[in-house]
Amino acid sequence: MSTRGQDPVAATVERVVAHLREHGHRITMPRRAVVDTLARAEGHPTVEQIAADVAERWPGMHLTTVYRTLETLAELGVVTHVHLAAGTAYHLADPASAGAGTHHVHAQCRSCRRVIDLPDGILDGVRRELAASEGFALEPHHVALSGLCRGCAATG
Amino acid sequence: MSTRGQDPVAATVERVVAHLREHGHRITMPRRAVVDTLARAEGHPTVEQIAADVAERWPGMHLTTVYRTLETLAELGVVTHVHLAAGTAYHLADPASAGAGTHHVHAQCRSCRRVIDLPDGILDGVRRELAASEGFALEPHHVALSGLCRGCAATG
DNA sequence: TTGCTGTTGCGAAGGGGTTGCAGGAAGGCG
DNA sequence: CGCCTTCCTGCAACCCCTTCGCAACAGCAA
Repeated sequence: MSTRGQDPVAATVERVVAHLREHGHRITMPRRAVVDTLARAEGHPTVEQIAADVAERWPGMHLTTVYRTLETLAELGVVTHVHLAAGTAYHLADPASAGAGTHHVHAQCRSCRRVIDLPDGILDGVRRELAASEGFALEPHHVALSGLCRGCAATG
Repeated sequence: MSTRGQDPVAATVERVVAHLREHGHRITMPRRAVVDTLARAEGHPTVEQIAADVAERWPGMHLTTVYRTLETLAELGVVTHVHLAAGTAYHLADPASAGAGTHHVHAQCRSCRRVIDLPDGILDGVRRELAASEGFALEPHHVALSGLCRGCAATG
């Protein structure tokens, strides 16, 4: 609660807002709301979860608006998405990489649906192998790997 | 066209039919139709493609039936599916593995949507690594990897 | 051949996401 | 400061894919 570094969420929102403005987009409350929610979010919320979260603080905001806002933010590279076995999850792009595309790799538990982040280089070996043998340019961050997390593997 | 090895498609259909019968399921024309289509299919058709293909030879077959048939075949382990970035693809399980679960790994080109098969062990290293570091039990065959195939990587 | 029971076809409903349109607000400009 | 243009939002209808309920049909065993 000191002066510097105060409220990282607000700082993130301002950063994104500035980015929007620079690219000729208008700053509206719904957009702030979505960015704010993403900045606060832990993990990788789906559109549905984002909308629910937004609705708690800014009631009346329409689901359509969430979709369109995410689309706009994605075009700017501010937001990244991952395809899960069911649905798509969104999260703010790594601030440091600001458009450089330093995403991380994701894995999703098919039982509890939780998403975990993996070190970025974990698929490097496979990527090289695929490039050499198949000429396939793997994009490791676009789709989540599937499996069972520690907890679910133990229980189930 | 000799006596032995004649029409591998028919042979596959008969094998699956026998499997169905063994498990107390009835042999119907729609089921033969779906299996036949899958046996003929190159690649990894979606429900839509399967239905279209079936409709050409057995007009009047309802889409619902395709879904239900695939579901039945999947329960028997005769059919496997992969989640793609958009949609789900079905294919006959590896005959040799007949229920043993020896699936292969898939990768999908995000540009041309083609699916390519990869050697089963290509993710073994990653699987071991994830198991050790995260306790995550990777299931390599359940979701397709994403990237660009040789052709699209060159063109685009 | 007869009868039981699993399957099919159909219509309708459900869920998720997208699109078109008219009103409303952001922000540039006078 | 206030107007005006343009973009954005809210709403509702729509579309696509999948599943469900029900009545009729057809395997297959006896």
